[in-house]
Amino acid sequence: MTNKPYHHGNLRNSLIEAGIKLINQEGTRQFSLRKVAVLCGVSHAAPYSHFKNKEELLKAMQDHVREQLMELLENTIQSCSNSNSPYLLVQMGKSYVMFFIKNPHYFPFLCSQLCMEINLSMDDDGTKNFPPFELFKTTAFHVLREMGLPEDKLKDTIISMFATVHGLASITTMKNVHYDEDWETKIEDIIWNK
Amino acid sequence: MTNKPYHHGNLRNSLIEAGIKLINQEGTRQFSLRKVAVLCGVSHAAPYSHFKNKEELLKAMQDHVREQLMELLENTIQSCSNSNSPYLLVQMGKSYVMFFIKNPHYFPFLCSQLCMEINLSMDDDGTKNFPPFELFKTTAFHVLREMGLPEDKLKDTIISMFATVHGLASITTMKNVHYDEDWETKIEDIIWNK
DNA sequence: AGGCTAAACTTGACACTGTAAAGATAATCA
DNA sequence: TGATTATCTTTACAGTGTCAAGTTTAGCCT
Repeated sequence: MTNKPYHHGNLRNSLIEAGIKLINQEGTRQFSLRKVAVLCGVSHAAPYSHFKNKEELLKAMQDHVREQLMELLENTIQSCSNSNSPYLLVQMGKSYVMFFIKNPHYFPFLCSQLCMEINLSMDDDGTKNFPPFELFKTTAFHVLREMGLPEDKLKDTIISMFATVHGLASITTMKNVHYDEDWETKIEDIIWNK
Repeated sequence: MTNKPYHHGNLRNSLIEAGIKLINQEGTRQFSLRKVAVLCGVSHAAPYSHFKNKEELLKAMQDHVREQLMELLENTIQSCSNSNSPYLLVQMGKSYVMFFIKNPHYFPFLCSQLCMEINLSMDDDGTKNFPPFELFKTTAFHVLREMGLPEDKLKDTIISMFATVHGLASITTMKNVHYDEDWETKIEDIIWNK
């Protein structure tokens, strides 16, 4: 019927989107290059015109998802009236956790120890760092200083706060967890509890 | 030379041990049934005499590693003089994190969202639960009550504490993290910071 | 002791994976 | 227009999980 053109036209982006959709539906484990190719109506080797290998496509997909998360966190900062209040940090934490609760497969996909790089050393050297953590770190530095937290406690406090939020995301995206309660406020309580 | 007997004799356990060694050296991604079979000097289909499929072997391996972690946590409880002190919880947290720092590949392997079941609902129903969390929960309930923490804050506090420790394990087992500092005491500080 | 049964293992096959090489098509640019 | 080059297809191969059928042997029963 529809005479498919030989050239797809927008294959690179299509592969990224189809790949993410696949992760969302079947999880990281079920992901395969050939499935994604089929989803895009293209031969199994076509992806190699746009990505060096499977790993490179996965990285591009992670970039895309990570950017969504970054947008969410930046919006959270924007829409917070008082940018010096500790309330902002709680809101960022809530956004972070809710992002993964809404798409549980994103967590192991985006935060797999294999590829994730995180820099806890607080010095702002040029070391590559997980952007959401970098953003949280910068914001928290500002907020906590304004609150009058002693300088020598800043670093540990920030790591501790991020660990709590990140761990909460890890735990709430597991198998047996059910979201029958009002998680939005629940998460807020748990983070405040610090 | 050495005429291998047709029957391995202890294949089930050998597969589990060889599998764990493989995870430790090459990571979860590189794990394969056939590699483990070769490591045990046995044909590629031999594992199917002892495990229904790959997934079942992985589960048995996880059981084994999880038991190691449980032993460590139980020892930590035993060797703590004052079993009512919040210091005990910090020590448990430290043991938890150090366990994974010493074997980074264990974290994604043992805590992969795919198979891990965790029950945050605090009610002691018969629901399957991640044993290390169950142990931490029980201990923390006791300790925090003794400390006089109000009853309605117990649940959130325990989840928050475990999230911090678990998140810290997640973060410290990532790619770019270097352990040039004295992590043993560092981790202690971060947990105390709560 | 001798033989039967069932467990433990091997062999061979199949479908599915990632990836490389070589060829086909079509868009772009001189 | 014609050549170049990016994009896609086809074919091929090694590695994977899994199953079915055959082989070996341990252990039990009479």
